[in-house]
Amino acid sequence: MAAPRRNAPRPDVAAMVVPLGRTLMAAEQPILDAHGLTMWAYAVLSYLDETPLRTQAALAEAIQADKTRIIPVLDGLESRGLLTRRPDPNDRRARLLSLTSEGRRLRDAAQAAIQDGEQLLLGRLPAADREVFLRSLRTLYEISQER
Amino acid sequence: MAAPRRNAPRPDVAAMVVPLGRTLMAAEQPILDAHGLTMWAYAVLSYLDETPLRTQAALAEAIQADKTRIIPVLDGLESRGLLTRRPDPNDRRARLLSLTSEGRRLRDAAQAAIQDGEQLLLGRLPAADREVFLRSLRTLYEISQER
DNA sequence: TATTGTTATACTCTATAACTATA
DNA sequence: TATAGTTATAGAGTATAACAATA
Repeated sequence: MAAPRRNAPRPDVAAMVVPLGRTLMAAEQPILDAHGLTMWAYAVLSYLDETPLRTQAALAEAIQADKTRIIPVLDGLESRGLLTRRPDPNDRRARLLSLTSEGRRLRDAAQAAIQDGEQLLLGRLPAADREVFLRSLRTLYEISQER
Repeated sequence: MAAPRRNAPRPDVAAMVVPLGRTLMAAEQPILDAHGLTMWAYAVLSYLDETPLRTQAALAEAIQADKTRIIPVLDGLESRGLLTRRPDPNDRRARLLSLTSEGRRLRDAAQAAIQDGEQLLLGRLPAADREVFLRSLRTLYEISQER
């Protein structure tokens, strides 16, 4: 991670990806604030869609959060009517999670604003490179999330 | 950040970059351990080269660390003979930092191992895409570090 | 006895503020 | 008085372990 050494032959990929990620997150922050969402709340809304998810543990794993960490997040989102949390009738230990239509609307609005912001950065790349970059990034991201 | 929603049109760039960065850092960890380096220590070694840097504050800013945070890191590296820290004769408040040859050797060894590891991931991309990806990443990284 | 969700607690990491030494 | 470096402390964020409910 961190800045590559001056005159280095090539910086480590991690040393470019991690700071870039930090910058992107910092740019997201005011947008999330404007929508009344924390980063973790946005991560939850971004992962859920109208299909109910069977357990909170599965959600936590999917967004790479500790299961205990998302509980206050879910509490907040539920109390604002952005998602519902109800016991699974077939296994009352588990909680079925689903977004409300209002939750979906908020997520879509936040995501649109965030992607608009990202476009400012991506727009600095030539169109052809941008395509390849996004496709490659998606590939590497998916590989990195395997397991 | 975090995992993109299932069936999302396109995931946010941040939602791919941040988890990818996390995975890369996790992959680096055992390599750093094997070289007796923490992440911050590696960041310091990676940034410094034989040219002395005029202040610790400049180093901290360059690697995006708080100036107070790197002090124990510098203490450790100095006591191991990997860098030297001497008062600037022209302004004895400042400390001139420079890598020792041993520090440079350790940094080079760690960097080679890390880049070998990264190559495993990058190798999954077609060669042409890989070139464009690395070039674009570097561009975006540099833009993101401006200011 | 194992699993889901929850709560309480401890730990790590990071930043803030106060101090020293130089200028 | 301002700046570089340092130290001590407080705060945020995170994980660990113990608990209640259900299977």
